[in-house]
Amino acid sequence: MEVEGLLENEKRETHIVADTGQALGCISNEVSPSGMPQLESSEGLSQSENTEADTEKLSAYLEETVPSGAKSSSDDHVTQSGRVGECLKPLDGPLEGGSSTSTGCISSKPDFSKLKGEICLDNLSIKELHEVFKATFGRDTTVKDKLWLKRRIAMGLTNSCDVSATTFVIKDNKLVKKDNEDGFNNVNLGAGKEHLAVAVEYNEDLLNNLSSQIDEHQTTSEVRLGNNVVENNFASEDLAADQRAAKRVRKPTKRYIEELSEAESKEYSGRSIASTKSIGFRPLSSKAHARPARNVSLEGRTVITRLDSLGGFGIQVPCVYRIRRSRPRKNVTALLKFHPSGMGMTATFIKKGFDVHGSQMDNGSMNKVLEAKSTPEQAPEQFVAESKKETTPTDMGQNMGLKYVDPSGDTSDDNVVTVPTAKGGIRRKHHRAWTLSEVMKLVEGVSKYGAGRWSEIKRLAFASYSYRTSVDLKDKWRNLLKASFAQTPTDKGANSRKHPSMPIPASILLRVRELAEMQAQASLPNLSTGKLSACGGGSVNETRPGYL
DNA sequence: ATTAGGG
DNA sequence: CCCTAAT
Repeated sequence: MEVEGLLENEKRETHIVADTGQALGCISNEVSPSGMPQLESSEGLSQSENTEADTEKLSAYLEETVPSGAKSSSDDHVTQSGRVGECLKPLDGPLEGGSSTSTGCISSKPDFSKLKGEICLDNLSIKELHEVFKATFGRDTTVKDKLWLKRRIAMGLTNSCDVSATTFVIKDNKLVKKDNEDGFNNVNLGAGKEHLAVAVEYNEDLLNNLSSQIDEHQTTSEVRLGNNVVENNFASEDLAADQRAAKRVRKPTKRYIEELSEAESKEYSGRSIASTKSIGFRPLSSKAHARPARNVSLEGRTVITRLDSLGGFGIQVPCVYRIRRSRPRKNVTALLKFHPSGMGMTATFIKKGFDVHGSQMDNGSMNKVLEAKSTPEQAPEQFVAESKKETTPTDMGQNMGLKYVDPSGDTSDDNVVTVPTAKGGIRRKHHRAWTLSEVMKLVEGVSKYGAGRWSEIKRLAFASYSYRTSVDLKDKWRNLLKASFAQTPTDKGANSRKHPSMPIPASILLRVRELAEMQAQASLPNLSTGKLSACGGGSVNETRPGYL
């Protein structure tokens, strides 16, 4: 009963929500809590959802926001990215700092309780679900979606259980508060998270078929909130932390090590490639074992590239020392040139980069500095392009007609790894996750211009993305094809709970397969008659089967 | 410079 | 994603 009052309070008083945001360290509370009429993007969205779980209003709001967000000026992007930076920074701190406590909490018994919640709920009717809902959250719900109810209740329970160590216990599907005094903050946090996550999720359920547009938003919020929206949204922070750590310390691919050691061995002494290989292997595996204990505080990438750092085994793993065979690194001069003028304008981005990486930079790699400077180089161009382009009609109908703000547009430098080379060469290894919008653009481009005309596609459909070379497009397409064909036949087995990093956009995969088949069919006859049609010399389209 | 493929 | 061979 007390909980009831508490939740009610929490719902009405927005500043408490704001408090939650701070506690989470990620929810932006820059938007005015009350009005939020023309919010720029998902931040405001999250907030609104957090404040009121009024789904109807929400969906309407979404529909309005989407287009307005899409045509937002470059100015918008700037502020947005700035905010992201601020958002990321606090996230990192508390996460790692508090990991010890929360981890303990998690490991205690989340799985069990969640399981219990689901099992119980499965047998209930909608009506009963409603009751449970009311008992759980202290208010009625008009939602008739059974699945949603179950999810939400389950989440409520698990969330509460999340803080149960200090605040709640669960009895007979009801929440019972154990002690309030010192757990107050936790209560709010849990409740807030729950509302927010649920709101977002339900929203997603509702508008799911609005397709990628929404998905995009969903993903965005998800990222910003630290994965709150994921199915098992309890323990999300820790998961995120873990994943991040894992990502950070991910060792270079086996192949790279092999390759590199091979190269080096060739260079130094033409013999015993095999032995070098095996040597290169050993430390790696042992490192992998030793990792978990100590990795957290280290910046993996930087460390990995150093000779001495691999566990102090005395064995030198020749990670990177290798002469660059091609591409003399044209950028360097361009960088220097760009720096003075661009700095002022792009200071925000740089700042973000520095803030995030922060102290890690001090271990002296000049390369890192260079990189940080170099990054914004593409940023302004990007934005300008983005604001003025985007006239592509995309009458493909369905889901692709919508416009969107690409969240990755402002994610300028998240995953750049610099690999210093002995001879002063610097090699950057990018990894940018493909966003839904990018994938969609790619698909659309392929459908328009045909697979294979990557440069065309890049020029026309990917004008705004300065990264993503035509090769990238090709690769991505290849992967998409693989995915689209691999996924469909095995809907059961592959559906197993483990999709940590793959947000399968089913609709897109379908499109991909369609296109693939079309291309295949188009290209086969084309091959047989190819010479003829080529001789005919169609001036415009040539032999390409690119049309729909 | 672009593409296709392999890794 | 990177690298290369082939156009």
